[in-house]
Amino acid sequence: MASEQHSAQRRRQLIEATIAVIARQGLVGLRVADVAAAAGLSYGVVSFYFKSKERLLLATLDHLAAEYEAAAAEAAAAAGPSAVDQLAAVLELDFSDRIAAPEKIAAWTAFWSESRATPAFRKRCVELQDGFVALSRRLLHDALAESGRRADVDRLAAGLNHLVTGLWVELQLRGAKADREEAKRVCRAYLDALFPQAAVGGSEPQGRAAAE
Amino acid sequence: MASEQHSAQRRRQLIEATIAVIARQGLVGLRVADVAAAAGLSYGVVSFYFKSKERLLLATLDHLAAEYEAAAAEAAAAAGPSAVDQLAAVLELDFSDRIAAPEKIAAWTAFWSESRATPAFRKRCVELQDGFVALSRRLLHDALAESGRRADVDRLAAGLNHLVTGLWVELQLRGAKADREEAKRVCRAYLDALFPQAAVGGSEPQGRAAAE
Amino acid sequence: MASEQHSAQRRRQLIEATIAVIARQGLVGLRVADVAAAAGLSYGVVSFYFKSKERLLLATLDHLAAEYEAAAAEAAAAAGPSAVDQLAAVLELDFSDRIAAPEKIAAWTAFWSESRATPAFRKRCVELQDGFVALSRRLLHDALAESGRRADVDRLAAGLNHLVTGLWVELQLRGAKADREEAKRVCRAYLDALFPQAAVGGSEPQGRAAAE
Amino acid sequence: MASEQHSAQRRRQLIEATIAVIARQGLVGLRVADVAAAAGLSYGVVSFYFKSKERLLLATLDHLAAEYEAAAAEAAAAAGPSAVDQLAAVLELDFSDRIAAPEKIAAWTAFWSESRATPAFRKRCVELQDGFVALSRRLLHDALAESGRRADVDRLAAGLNHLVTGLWVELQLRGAKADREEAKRVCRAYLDALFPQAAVGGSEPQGRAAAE
DNA sequence: AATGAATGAGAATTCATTCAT
DNA sequence: AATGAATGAATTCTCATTCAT
Repeated sequence: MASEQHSAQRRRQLIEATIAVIARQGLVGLRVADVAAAAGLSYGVVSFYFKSKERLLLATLDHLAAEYEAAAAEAAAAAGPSAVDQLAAVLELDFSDRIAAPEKIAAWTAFWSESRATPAFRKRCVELQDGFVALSRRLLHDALAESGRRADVDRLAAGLNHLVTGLWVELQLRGAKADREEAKRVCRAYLDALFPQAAVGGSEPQGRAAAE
Repeated sequence: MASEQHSAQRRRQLIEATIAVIARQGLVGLRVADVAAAAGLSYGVVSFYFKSKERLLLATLDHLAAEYEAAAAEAAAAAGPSAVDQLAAVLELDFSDRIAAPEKIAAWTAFWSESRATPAFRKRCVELQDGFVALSRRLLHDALAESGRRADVDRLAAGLNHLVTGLWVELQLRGAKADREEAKRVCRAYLDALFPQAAVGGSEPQGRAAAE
Repeated sequence: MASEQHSAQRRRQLIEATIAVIARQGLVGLRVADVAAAAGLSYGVVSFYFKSKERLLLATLDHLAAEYEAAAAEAAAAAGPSAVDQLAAVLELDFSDRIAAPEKIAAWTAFWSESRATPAFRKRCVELQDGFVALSRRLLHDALAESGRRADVDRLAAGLNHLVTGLWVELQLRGAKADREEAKRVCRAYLDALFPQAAVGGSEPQGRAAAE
Repeated sequence: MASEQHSAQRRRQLIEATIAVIARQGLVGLRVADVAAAAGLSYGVVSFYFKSKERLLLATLDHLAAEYEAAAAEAAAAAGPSAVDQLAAVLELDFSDRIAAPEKIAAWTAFWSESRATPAFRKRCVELQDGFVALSRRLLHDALAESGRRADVDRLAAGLNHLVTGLWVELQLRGAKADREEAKRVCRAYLDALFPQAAVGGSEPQGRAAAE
């Protein structure tokens, strides 16, 4: 039915507005009225589609997580059979316009910070993390096998994940000043240290490159 | 004067209560009344000492940042002349009981997430970051010189910082106390990849060690 | 649109309640909750329509001033061409049920007394005063011309205005409703002294008539 | 005992500070802490000497009223036997630096406006009014007798009193811009209209004199 | 489905009063 | 006598939720 599409469209509109408002006002400063205004919708729609503020936030987190999961699976699949290439593709995604837009990063950090107080937030965040860690562990394991090296795969995979997380926090803190290209280079420097012979991510000239 | 000490003591009491309440309820759920109750003080003291909730939070952030700065300088100084040792000492600190207590990490992630909405938060967070990056850049530079290696120091230093940040987010999400040891190992794996010949942080047996 | 009318109606309801509460509790004792209760409305409507207590008070003052200005213009126009008659009509208005109701006088004295502390109050009070002085100056000038007398018009006009103001303070202090007739007589005695031959306001028997 | 003098001195200090704070912040905005600060005294003294805010205000009103009564009696006595002279002396007093200082006028208007809500205020204000009306009625009666005229003494006396009151409100509204000398002239114009042959208050050139 | 006015519980803030020193 | 920290009731303001249209 058309109304189902319409409903999904309204929900997405409100979720995007929620992300935008979190970015602008913080989760502390988020008010339902602002979300409605940012979505260009009337006050009552929010409770109509989401029943309560809490559920709106949960739906927002779930939307972000599902989006990431789908995009990562797709990026890996599209990168071909090489584990190194797939690793590079996921990193590319992690700092892409679509996934690492400033508003989305702001929303992520907000959900992380409220995770202790809101078990439902924590659950979804941990779930995503777990999937991501499993993916990068597998890719890293295969990539090391490809390059014939032995290493502490689990910790290097964890390290890679947390490096990305830390870079997102950095992007959150620096705002427009920090750039996502530099973030990718930091990740590549990490991987280059592991795979000295094989340039990961390719497009970057090797050796010293001016920082910042 | 004794009353000045007393005042400082009260302020510290309230700041510690603020951190505890953020950890328990999140910054979104923090109410001044809870802070007062957690500190075992009456409602009015909060506005008496901090005038407003906003200033209480700012003072809390500043307290955390100043504490970190002092502790890092002290840890580096106490570690002797070797840059590698100093690097190890700072990492030890980064995941110590004192600095990386779950409550404090909860507070840090909260401040990061509100940084876009509250410029004063951002300012202090960036300030701290800058100092930390400068320190680890210097140490990493010296450490690489000691070990006779060349590398992209700036990015590796940035990587180390962001890795720590990411691990803090991980600690926030997972919560368990035991994780801090594993977090140190992840950092050491990162450094080991850079300084293969010199075991950094020493106490850990090299090679495979099952994670989790 | 009907809702605009409805909104205007709600605002008027709240303004009238404000005046009633000032009369009963003083401006010092005025609480927003009392205003809402007096209007038979819920607490939230007040901030809904006026945003803050301060603006509610400002709107109240403005309502009173605008009401006076309109009534005075109307009264003068209705009194015919004679300046003496117009003067009498305005004085009649100044002590009429509509304009000089005890609640309104209470509100006026409250606004006067807060004028130093609240520039917006002062501004509107002075504005009204200026208009009233200009009107009575003109009427008095014409009236004296009609009766062929010369006098210090400006000061007599100022005196007439301030006499009215002082009588309002008297009404505020004494409170009884009946006093308003006596107040008119005091004004007429003032005018009679200026226009001995032409009884101003007419209805009162001339000569000694002990009040009280 | 010296301490009694000291106590009276402290009370006076606080009362004067109260008047100053009313003038600056209005009665609505008066806080005990500000009074203490304005008096250069500590917070606790206020409750020490006056027990409560309410009593402080009452004492302030009583102080002003007593001061006026004493000054009026003294001024009349000093003016010699002529009723017209005494009338002039009292008017002079009514706009003198000592009695009609802007701060004191601000306090008076505040007390008038709160009179309906605070019976103790009303009582003292009415008491003072009554005394003043009685005095001016007597003086006006005698003055008319001296000048051989007949008139509606009670209403003219009431008018004179209310004229003064209205002029005080005017001084309150205009602040520094309105001047007390002009106020005296307005009163004299009023009296001149009553006693055309005898210049009252003397020092002013008769006839047209530019206002403002 | 959509609107947005109305409600009122909740939280921050203010400030008179108290009281230990 | 004097101080000023501490208290907590009272008040304003905010805003999620409800509901009549």
